[in-house]
Amino acid sequence: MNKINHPGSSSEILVRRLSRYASLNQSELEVLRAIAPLQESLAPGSELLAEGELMDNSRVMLSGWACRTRMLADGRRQIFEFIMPGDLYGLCHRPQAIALTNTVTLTNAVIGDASILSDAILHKAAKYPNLVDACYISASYSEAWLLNQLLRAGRQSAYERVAHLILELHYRLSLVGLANGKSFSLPLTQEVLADALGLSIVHLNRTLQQLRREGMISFKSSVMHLLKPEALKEAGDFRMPVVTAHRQGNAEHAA
Amino acid sequence: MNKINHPGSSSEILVRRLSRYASLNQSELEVLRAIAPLQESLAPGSELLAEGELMDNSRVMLSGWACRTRMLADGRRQIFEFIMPGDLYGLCHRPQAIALTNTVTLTNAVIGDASILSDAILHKAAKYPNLVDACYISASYSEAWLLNQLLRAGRQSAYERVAHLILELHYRLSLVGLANGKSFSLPLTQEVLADALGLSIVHLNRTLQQLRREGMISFKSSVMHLLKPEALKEAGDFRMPVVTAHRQGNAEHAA
DNA sequence: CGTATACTTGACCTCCATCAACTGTTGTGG
DNA sequence: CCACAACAGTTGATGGAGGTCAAGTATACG
Repeated sequence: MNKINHPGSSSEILVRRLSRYASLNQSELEVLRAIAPLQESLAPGSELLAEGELMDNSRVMLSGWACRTRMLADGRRQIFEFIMPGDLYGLCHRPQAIALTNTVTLTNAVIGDASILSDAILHKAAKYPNLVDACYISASYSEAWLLNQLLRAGRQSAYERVAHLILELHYRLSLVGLANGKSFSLPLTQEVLADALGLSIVHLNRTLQQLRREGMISFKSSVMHLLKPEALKEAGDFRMPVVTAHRQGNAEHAA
Repeated sequence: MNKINHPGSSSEILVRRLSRYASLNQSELEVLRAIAPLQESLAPGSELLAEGELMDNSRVMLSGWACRTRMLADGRRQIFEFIMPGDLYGLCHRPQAIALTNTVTLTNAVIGDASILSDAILHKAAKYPNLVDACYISASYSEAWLLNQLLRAGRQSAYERVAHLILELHYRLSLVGLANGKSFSLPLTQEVLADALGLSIVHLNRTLQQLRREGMISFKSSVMHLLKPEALKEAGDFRMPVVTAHRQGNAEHAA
């Protein structure tokens, strides 16, 4: 069923992503293309990084989804951030940094070893200026998604949150070319979506039903379709983040 | 009333803070001590940085409080992060970065121009290694506070949120020596606290009442007192963040 | 003093959580 | 190829946490 794993497990996705942020030269592209998958494929629920663990090597998500998460003592879980194909994680600009959250796969996932990349930007920054730029811009986007999460959880209703998140995911996927126009593959369970949005599973389900009933979305067998993108944008008060003054990544955001 | 402004408007607070994170040498201390207040004092509600604005110079909060915030179209406001004395803001490790949130003062505030510092760590990193370290650790803490905000808003009850936030603020202030044992100055209105916690003013008020009734805290004329820190910690499920493998800043956290 | 702002309290109601049962849907092994 | 777990999604009933509206009381400030 999961077609994601098929053509997508190469580092091309990273190339596509970082090229959005800065125009990379030949030697920079070579660095990215040297990134290889670490192993066949990880099962859902695999721990990529544990809270409290030293972050001593950086990785790329080549295919599949993961998330950064933390649990309360009684088992309630908050998902902080989704990690999707093309996303970097575990890359910190300082030695001895410790992971503040757990990072766990949500689907089958192929991980790439990005230590070549982190090496390049941390120790050979002068040689790879655009790569450095692109990685920083990537980090800025991460912060933007985190802020969006907080805005949703803190100040939006369930209905608004869901609309807002759907648009954000669509936008992020379109940045790496993983959105087909107004639809995209969203291989997450409702439980996961609920934990990201700070809602109960039941109420998330009802909210999705409502959006379907109103003809805003269709969401079946892991494919999300935006039927009324403009109305969704209105309902969720979604705005695309602007993180840098130069070369904004313009996603294919048709009306 | 606000004693904060009196002895505290020098860059000593930054020295105290960054020294927690790394042991600074003489020339590094000199950099910090060269930081001077920008102007007399800003009034509450002054905009320090606007969303969408280029972040071209870094600043330090020398005295007073500010916050990073964003508003929804209909006026609902979410406060993402508090900026308290000794905190850096507007410092980004890349040129052309754009602010993702508004930054606004919440009290009278004295700001220091930290461009000497950002210059040192961005362009003369080799000469100021511990300063670089300390600033990165500082940034890691910022992320930790942001994650805490999200955990609270997403998965905790009002009662838990308030307890958790109070402990976090106490911890942060004790890191810069602004906590007197179990009490600290908290010059924020309930509206501000509510906007940070994703609660209504009325409900925040009732929750504070409850904590008072139970003898957990006292909070009067901007002074917060932790009467039962252990019980609060239990109620809010608060844990101190661990962001680096070396030289953790150990706050004076007596039982 | 008087006015604006912050805080407090009561009444009411709604949004969302919880509990529980039921219905697909996947995937596995007989 | 079917049986049956195991899991994901759906639906109903119910209650409670927290929002909203409104009015009141402190507190600060000019």
